[in-house]
Amino acid sequence: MANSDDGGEKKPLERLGVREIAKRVGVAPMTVSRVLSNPDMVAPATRAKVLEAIEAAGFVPNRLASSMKGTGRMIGTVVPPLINSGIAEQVQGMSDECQQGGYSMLLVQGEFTTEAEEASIRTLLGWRPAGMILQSFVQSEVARQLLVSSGAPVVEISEIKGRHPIDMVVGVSNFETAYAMTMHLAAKGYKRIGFVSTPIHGNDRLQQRRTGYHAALTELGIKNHASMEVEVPITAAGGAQALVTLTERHRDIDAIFFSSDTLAIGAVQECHRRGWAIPDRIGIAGYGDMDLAAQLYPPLTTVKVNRYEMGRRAVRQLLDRLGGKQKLATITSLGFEIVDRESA
Amino acid sequence: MANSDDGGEKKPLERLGVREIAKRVGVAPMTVSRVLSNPDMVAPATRAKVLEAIEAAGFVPNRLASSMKGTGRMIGTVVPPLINSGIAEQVQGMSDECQQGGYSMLLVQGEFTTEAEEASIRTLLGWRPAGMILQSFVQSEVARQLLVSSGAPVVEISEIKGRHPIDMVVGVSNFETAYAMTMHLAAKGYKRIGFVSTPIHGNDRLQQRRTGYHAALTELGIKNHASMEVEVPITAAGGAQALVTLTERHRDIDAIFFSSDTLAIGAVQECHRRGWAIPDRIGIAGYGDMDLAAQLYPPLTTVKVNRYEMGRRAVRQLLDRLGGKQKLATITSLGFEIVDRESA
DNA sequence: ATATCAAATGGTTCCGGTACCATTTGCGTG
DNA sequence: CACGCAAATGGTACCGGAACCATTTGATAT
Repeated sequence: MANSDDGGEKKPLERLGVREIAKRVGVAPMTVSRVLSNPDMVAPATRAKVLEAIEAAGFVPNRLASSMKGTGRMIGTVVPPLINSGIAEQVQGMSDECQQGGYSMLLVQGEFTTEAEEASIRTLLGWRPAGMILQSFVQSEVARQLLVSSGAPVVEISEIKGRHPIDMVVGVSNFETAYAMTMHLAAKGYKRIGFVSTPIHGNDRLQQRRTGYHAALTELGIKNHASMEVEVPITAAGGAQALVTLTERHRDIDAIFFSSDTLAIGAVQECHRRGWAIPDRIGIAGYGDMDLAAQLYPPLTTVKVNRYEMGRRAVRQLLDRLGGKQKLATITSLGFEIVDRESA
Repeated sequence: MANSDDGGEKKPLERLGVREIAKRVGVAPMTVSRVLSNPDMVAPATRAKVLEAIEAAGFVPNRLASSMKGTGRMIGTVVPPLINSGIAEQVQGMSDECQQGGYSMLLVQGEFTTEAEEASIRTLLGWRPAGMILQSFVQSEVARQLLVSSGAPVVEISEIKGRHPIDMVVGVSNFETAYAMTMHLAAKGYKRIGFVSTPIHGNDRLQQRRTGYHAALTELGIKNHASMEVEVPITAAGGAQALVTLTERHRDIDAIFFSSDTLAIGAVQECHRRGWAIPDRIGIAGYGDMDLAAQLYPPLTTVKVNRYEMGRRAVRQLLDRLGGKQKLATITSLGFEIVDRESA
């Protein structure tokens, strides 16, 4: 019985395909393929035999081949560094939803330069993904062209009010969130509200947030002063620095709205170092509702955007389109929440 | 000139291949392929013409086809949820190194059950990656078999002392880190040191950390007491709870070693709520050196493991093997650092 | 019993880059 | 001038799942 092809022989994965399985069961390759993707088209008895052979052989269908025929189940995504903010949560949401939908996720890191952006898109397109999700996307014209001509559906996760989206968009209105927080602070009695953000230039989100802050002040009958605003690097140390700068400029500032929790947390630590009471000496508000915002002392008042949900929704949007459920280039605005804690 | 094939015509990406480019330039498909992967084998003049045509047509080579011929440049990875701890950093490191090496990264979320683990591995293998990186891997026998028979190199990121690795391993010795921190606390004068971790069962890392803590106590001539240890969920609230539990059990506890910064931070917040001075009333040490550990008040003494570097090294290991530079099943141990701040 | 039709299954070809081997070109040397 | 040799290039088959169409089977209707 040496070397007999007994139907259960283990071959290395490389030599195993639908043809081999088919031969062992005594059916056509096509039948095996159907068991994999349209099981209902195969008679239960046949299906059982095929599945058994697949199991016995340890056969793992080659998804590359499927993809080449346009039935691939991969979605590609370009995201900013995972280290900051809620990007990790968002990726988690995307990943979970992908997995639930039976898709795999190819992750490419995006940079903020035009060339890097183009390179990322090219890398993605090289794998002919069924769909793509782009985050913090600058939209160079070449990249744009490339994406459109690929014919694959695209979801951009970004500021809702961004210019001419490529296809679908999922995001929040940063204008509204910042407007709402500013009004919230005013409602709590603060009169002199500063604004701190990371560098705004070229960043839709931050522009919208500042605009929302301005709009709220104007509506409150408060004049905007550039000296009430600072830009610092996105670190806790930056937040601490901003607190110092603003309070030295204006001793009567009674609240500061930070465009990121990381900054706000840095500022809170700085207050501790100085022995300033929060919120009595100064009110602190953040943006993002990081895990730690709630555990901080005092707990941080902040804007909560559910990044995890944003990731999920982006993928859902894509899968709905791929499943034919949704034909239109939708724009989905997710809600947000002002989390009122004790820091302001 | 209507419908003329002028050599610069834009077709949808789906219809463009090496054959089409070859036709436009007037060379064989093989020559185009060579320009893409072995440019040196093609005469400079020919190469230039081909590149020009590629540029003009917006041709993006199909990597799926390359992969099918075994020359693919994709690495697959299974990682735990990105939301906790330093996983995000690690993924960042892997991603950066992949991109630098010209590889793409397929990201699959792993769960801790045997079935989910197997499913993740199957998903990965379906894409026939050139190599794989596995994190927090339980190693069910089936999954193991699957991986070995795939023939692709595998790097596990895990506790160094884990049982029978599949292939290569990158990680730190959790025993040594915990041992070192415990000795460090003792050297600072603490006599009664508690230990708090997330659930240990089935987790190599945490087991090793506890064992390291025990070894240090024994060496110090201190008897281990189970009542000096608690397990809590991996949240800041869990850390706060653990602090309460331990100090109620033993009023004379003077330091607690938390197996995660998240826990330690929760405990620090709890101390603030109770008005306990750190480190006078109690010393707090963490593990991980999260971004916030340094900004906390007081700054957190902790164990720093460079997760970003771990991710990079894992990929490097893989690419070295793929490039034929390294044939052996290496085990790489990364160093660590006791970051001595003010909380203990 | 025979026509009708749906369900089940088979045969073939294609997707696109590349390994393998064959062929051509160009140049230096005896 | 013929030969040898290397560089450059071409032709073809292949990886493996799936679309497409053809064919067979079995059950129901008339």
